[in-house]
Amino acid sequence: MKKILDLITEKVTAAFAEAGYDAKYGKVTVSNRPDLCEYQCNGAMAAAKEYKKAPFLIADEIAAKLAVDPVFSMAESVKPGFLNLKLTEEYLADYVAQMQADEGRFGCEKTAEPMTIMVDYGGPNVAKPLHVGHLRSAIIGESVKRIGRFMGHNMIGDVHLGDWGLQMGLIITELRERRPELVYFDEGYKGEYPEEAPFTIAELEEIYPTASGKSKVSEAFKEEAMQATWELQHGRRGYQALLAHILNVSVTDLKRNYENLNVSFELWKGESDAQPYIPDMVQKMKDDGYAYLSDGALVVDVKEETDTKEVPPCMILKSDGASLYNTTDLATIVWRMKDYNPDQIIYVVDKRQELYFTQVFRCARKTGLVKPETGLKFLGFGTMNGRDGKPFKTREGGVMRLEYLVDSVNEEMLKKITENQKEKENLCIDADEAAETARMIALAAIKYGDLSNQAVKDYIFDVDRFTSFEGNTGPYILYTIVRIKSILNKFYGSGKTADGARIGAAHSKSGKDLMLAIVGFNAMAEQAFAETAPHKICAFIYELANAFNSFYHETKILSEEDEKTQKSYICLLELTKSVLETCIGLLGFSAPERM
RNA sequence: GUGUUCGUAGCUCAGCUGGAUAGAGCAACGGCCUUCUAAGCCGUGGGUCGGGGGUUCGAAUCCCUUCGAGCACACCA
Repeated sequence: MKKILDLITEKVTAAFAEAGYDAKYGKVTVSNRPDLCEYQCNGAMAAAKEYKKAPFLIADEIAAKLAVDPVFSMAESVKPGFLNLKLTEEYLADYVAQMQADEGRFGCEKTAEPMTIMVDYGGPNVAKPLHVGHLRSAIIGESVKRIGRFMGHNMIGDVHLGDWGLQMGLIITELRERRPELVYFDEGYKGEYPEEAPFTIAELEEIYPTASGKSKVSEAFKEEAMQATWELQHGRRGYQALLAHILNVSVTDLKRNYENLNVSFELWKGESDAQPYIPDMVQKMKDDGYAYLSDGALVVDVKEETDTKEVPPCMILKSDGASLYNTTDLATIVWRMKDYNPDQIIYVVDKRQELYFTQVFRCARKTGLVKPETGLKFLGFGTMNGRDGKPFKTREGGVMRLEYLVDSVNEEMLKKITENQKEKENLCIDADEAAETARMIALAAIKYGDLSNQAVKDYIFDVDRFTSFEGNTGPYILYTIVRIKSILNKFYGSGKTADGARIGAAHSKSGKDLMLAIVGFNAMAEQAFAETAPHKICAFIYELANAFNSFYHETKILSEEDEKTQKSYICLLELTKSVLETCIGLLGFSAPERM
C-alpha cells in the first residue's frame, strides 16, 4: 500500500506541474499546526524565488486546483504561502479500512530487496552474571532485529559471547586449587569425561571473581592461569572438557535471563569460534602487504584523507605475537562472511567503542574481509545512568545484577496491581495471573523507558519514575491496549459480531484524529528501520495511544445504538489494538489481558 | 592537547533533511468516576531553545565563534 503522504504528495505535485511549476515543490508533510490543518505543503515559498512570484499567488493557484479534488475537504493557501490541507472523512476512512484489510501489515509493504543482516548484540561474558551494562545492548539489539524482520529482511542475531582469554584459565586454575582430585586435572586420563558439570552456575559466578582477585595479588597464581589458558588453547583434553562445562552451564543461565527479557538469539557464537580463522587471516594480511610491524606490533594503517583527526592504525597482533580483541573481531567478520555472507552487520555496542570500531571496519574493508558493498554499521548506545547522572550503581557502589534490577521492578508492579485490584471489584485476578501480569508490565516499563530515548544518548534510569507509569511510559501503552481488549471482550461476549463490517467515516474530531494517527504507521515503520531508530516507534504509539484515549473518553461504544456505527467503532478498535500490539512486538514486549 | 557527542520548561526528554504561536511527561494548580478499567480524560501556569555572530523571505534546526559538560585517543576488552 502506498503511504498516505505519498498519495497526497502525488496530488500536490501534479497540481504544481499543471500550473507550470517544478513538481519538486509539491512535497507534503504532516502538519505542524494541527489546529490549522492535517497536512501541509511549503513548496510555494521555495518556488517563489525560482519563479520570481509572490509565494501566496503560487499557493493560491495550487489551492484552487486541489480544492476541486474530492480527496480534500479543505485546500487553502495562507499568509506567506503555506498550503494547508485536510482530508475528507470518507477518503481517510477508506484508507484506514484498507489498512485493516491488509492483515498483519497495516499498509506497510515488505522490502522488495530482502537483505541478510546480522545483528551483534548482547555481548555477555561466560561465568559472569549479566549486569545493567548489558541491558541496553539486549533491548536495543532485539528491537532492531525485530524491526528489520518486520520489514522483510533476514535478520540474524548473534550474542557474541565473551568466552576467550585469561578468564577461562583463571577459572580452571581456581577450580584445580579447590578440587585437584577431579579427573579433568589428571593428564593421564584417557576415558570419557562426566556429562555433569562439576559446578553450578552459582559456584561458577563465585569462582571467577575470586580467581580474578587472586591473580591481582599473586603473581604466581596469574602465571598458573596464563599457563592453563595456553594449555587450554593448545588442546589439553581435560581443560577443553571443562571449558565445555563452563560454556554449557553459563549459556543455560544466560538463556534463562535473556528469556526473562524477551530477548533471544539465533546464534550463540563466541569469541572462541573466531580463533580458528585467525592464522590464515593474519597471514593473508601480511602477504597482501597490508600488515606491517610498528613498535613490534603487527598493524594495518586505516587513516583516510578526509579524517579530521588522527586515526591510529588497527592493531592485529601485540608485540609478543598474541592476538587481541581486534584480532577476534576481525576473524569474527571472516566467519560471518563465510557462513552467512551478510549484506550488513550491525554492532549494538556501547558508544565509547566508536573509534575502535571505525578502525576495525576500515581494516576489514581495506584488507578485503568484506565485499565493498557490505555494510558495517556501528549502533552505539549511551550509558545508563542513575538518578545522580552518573553510571548506574547499587547503593554500595558496585555493578547491579540485571536480575536484581528486573526483580525490583517486578515487585513494584505486583504491589501496584494488588492495590489496583482492591479498587475494582470486577477484576478478579488470581495470584498467578497477577505475578505474570506484573512481569509483563515491568518489562514494558524497562524496555519502553530505554527505547523511547534515542539510543546514542545517555539516559537516566530512575526506578521511581518507571514504576510510577503515568504519561509517556510502557505501562500507559499497555493500559491503553487493555482498555481496548476489555471493550472488545464485552462486545463479543454479548454475542454480537462485527463480521463484514468496515470502518466508516469519522463522526467526531477525536475519531478522525485517531484515524490520522493510525495512517502514519507504514511511513513510521520504514523510517524506524532506515534509521535503526526504535524510539520513533515509541513516539508513534504514544501519540496513537493519546489519540485513542481521547476518542475513548468521548465515545460510548458499547451503548452506541446505531448498529452500523457501532460495528465501525469495533473495527476501528480492532485496528488500533492490532497496530499497537504490532508496535510493542517490534519493541520486544507484549500486553496482558487485563491489569 | 586533538577529535567527538551534547547543552531546549524546576526535573526527564521529543522536535534538528530550515517554515506559521518551540512540544510531551513528571512536579505545581483547577475540573471530570451511579455510565466501556481514573494506570485515564480536560484545563492553567511555567522557555532570551547555553552566549555571540553569520547565511536566509524565515533558524531550536545550517555555518563560524565562544563558554560549559560527557566520552574517546594502538599492545585492555
